Amino acid sequence: MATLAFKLQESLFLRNPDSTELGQKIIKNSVRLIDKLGFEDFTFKKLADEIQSTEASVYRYFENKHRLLLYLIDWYWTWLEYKIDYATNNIRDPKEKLAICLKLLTEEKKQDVYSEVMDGKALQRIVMAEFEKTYLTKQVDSDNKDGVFLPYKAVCKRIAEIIKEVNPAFAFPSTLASTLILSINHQLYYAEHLPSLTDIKFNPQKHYDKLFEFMQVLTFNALNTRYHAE
Amino acid sequence: MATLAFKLQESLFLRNPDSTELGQKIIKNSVRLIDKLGFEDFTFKKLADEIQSTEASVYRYFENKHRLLLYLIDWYWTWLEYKIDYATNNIRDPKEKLAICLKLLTEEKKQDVYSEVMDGKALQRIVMAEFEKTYLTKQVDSDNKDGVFLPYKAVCKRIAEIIKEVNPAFAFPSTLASTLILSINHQLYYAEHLPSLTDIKFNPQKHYDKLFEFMQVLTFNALNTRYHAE
DNA sequence: CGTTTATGATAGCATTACTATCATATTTTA
DNA sequence: TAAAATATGATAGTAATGCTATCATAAACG
Repeated sequence: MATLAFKLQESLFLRNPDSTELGQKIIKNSVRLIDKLGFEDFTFKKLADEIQSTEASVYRYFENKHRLLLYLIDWYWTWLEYKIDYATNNIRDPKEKLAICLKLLTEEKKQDVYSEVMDGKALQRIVMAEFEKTYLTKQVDSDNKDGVFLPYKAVCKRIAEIIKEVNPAFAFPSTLASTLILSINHQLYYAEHLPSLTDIKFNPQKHYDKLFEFMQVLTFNALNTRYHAE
Repeated sequence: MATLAFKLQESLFLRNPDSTELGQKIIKNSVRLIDKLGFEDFTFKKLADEIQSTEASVYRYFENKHRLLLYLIDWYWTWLEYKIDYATNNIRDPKEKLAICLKLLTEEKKQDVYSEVMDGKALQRIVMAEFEKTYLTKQVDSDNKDGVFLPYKAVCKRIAEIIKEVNPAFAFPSTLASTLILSINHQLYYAEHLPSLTDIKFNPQKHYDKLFEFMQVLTFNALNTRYHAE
């Protein structure tokens, strides 16, 4: 078993979906269904029907659909942190590290080797459209105590640390990091659905690069420096 | 009647809440209740009980709770645009205009003269916690056709235009404007609930100013310029 | 080989998100 | 001022949602 590749917080689930076939079907198909229906219209009933199982069986894995969404979102940020670690591992120049982070954050995600179960592109769309719904709730404080936001915080922290390396005098490394990630998650959604809110034109061939360009300008200007790859 | 002060899109409601006593009670108490319960747990039944009316009566004003939330959010952005217009009206220096916008966006909202019905502080909290839920849905395109996002777009456009005045060569005025607003709406929520995501400490005496400071740094650096009020 | 464990099948229940109908009170207007 | 239009309340009903509980059975495990 264990084809989901990352070990996530125990508090996210009742039974580890990574450990069984049904669990993996739940994950794989919840990604498909949430991407298709949106989180509001997604239900355990619909998911159960889709995988020829029952509502009761799904409830044995996740307390509710909110926790299931958190599982997917946490998977995404854990994956991203892994990619950042891997790609910046032996880079010394902090500016280059920061540029690599921005690249990884803004680029189109692919079906990765890390998991046969997870559809990277669909997961990226889910993060764009649903991530903020995980913490903009009245249970945010109790969820936070359960540690369900740790993977996202880890990515922010990692980027904030690189920002500090680039400019130790900068007073807002974490604020800048979370602002960048937030904006990255929204701009392409705007490009597609609310185009007047952004200068980035919807164009899957080019918009990832445009987004990267904006983030570089914003970041390196905020830090009173430049970065140009050779 | 007409104590809600702003005329909003007809498409938002079935019956104009501004035109009747019950309508105004609906608005006033939905602000209170959504602020208290969060949008997910808010229902027309609970609202109706609160104002000693019936579910059916509330449904005569709004198609569903999503449209009611849009009404509140649109009210907020219309209010903000009005304040921006008023405050930048006879300012010539575009940098100063931009700084004024950032101030208005980041400052604590007060109970305004513009309406006896609307609680400005509660509304600001609702915008922080619920605004993104209005457009991160599968109906975003049809909602957008109904014009329900126009007030928000107007604020973005207005700020983007001032950005263009400050630096006509800047390639991302709208992207910057929407990024700023997005971040402004989130940072104080982070300060309160997910403090590791920001350098701004939760402190209602100071955090509005800290937020303003960050936004100024980010904005004027992005535009390769500075601004210092005299 | 017996026992734990996972799943399925089914039932049930309170709440949500509406829609519909009818009575009555109030306002408008002819 | 009477008739008509409109607003609200009262009540009922319905499909879907978000669960919880129970029991049977099949598979895995020791």
